[in-house]
Amino acid sequence: MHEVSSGGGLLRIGKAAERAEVSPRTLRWYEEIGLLTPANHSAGGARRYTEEDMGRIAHIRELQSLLGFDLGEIRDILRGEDDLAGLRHEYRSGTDQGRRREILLEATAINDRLREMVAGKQACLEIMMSELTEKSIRYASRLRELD
Amino acid sequence: MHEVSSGGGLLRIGKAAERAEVSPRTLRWYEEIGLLTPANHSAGGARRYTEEDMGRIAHIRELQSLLGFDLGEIRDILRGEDDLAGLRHEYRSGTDQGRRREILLEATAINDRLREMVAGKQACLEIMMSELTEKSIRYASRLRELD
DNA sequence: GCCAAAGTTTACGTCAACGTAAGATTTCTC
DNA sequence: GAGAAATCTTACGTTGACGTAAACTTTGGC
Repeated sequence: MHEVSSGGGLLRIGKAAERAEVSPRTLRWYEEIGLLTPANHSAGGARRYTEEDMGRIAHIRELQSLLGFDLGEIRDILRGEDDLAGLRHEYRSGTDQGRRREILLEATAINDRLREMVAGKQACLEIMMSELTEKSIRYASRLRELD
Repeated sequence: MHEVSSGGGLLRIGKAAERAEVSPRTLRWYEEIGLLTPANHSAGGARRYTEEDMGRIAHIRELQSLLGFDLGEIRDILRGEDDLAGLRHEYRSGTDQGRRREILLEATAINDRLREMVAGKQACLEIMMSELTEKSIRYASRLRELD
């Protein structure tokens, strides 16, 4: 029961950490603070990570390094997405239209919040980039003047 | 001597911190680790921040929050830029053309490194954004289907 | 010249995000 | 089935970036 056997494609913590370029300790830490509970455990209690888990790790890393969220904020974001997954299930099992609309609207709201954050970062980076480019142009023209 | 008097437009640490939206402790910390030495001190030893200092603080904050550098990396980056400022002085005092070219090339190199980092972040953010947008479109079309 | 407000140094406290060490278990290989 | 390698839990250590408290000095307005 419960796919425990000889790890059908599942990764043990060592390989999972290696592939995600983090330490095993980091994965245990994510679990401890409720960020990532590996879907599977061996009979003896060893963690087994699915491909979905690996995607989640990548997602966490992205939110952390690209957007600068701390792990608490990331937990909240993922909770939102997890709730959505639950709702998605409810959605599929064909509830009434009103409920479906509700679910979709909430999903859209969560998505929009993230998009705004990304857009904000992008705007800042564009300003920064244009300043750097301006400098670069000045340097280049100075160099041309030297001939 | 040395513009110490009644603070000609210079900011004391409280106002400087307020304007930069950081704490006084943070400014002292920056000084302690060699990130920002205020250009001026009062006779009694109080820090006075110039407008240039304020710009530097903003720059530090940008590198920290936008690009995710830690203060050690930022110190190195600023050191590079400071060296450049020195070179700029040497540049202005009219050395030979070969030296000028050297200086400009180094400036360009430093600038390019930063631009690459910013471009890297931008690329990642664009991917992220397109994923989010894709999701958003799916949600929207689902919503339309409900009518 | 006085006094409250702001600043100074020195030093210990804190919080997140892990690192690291120890000792007991499990798993894999042969 | 035996031993090495990987994992487990538990728990204390570390690092960066400040926060905070204490005791003392400067500064600026009256």
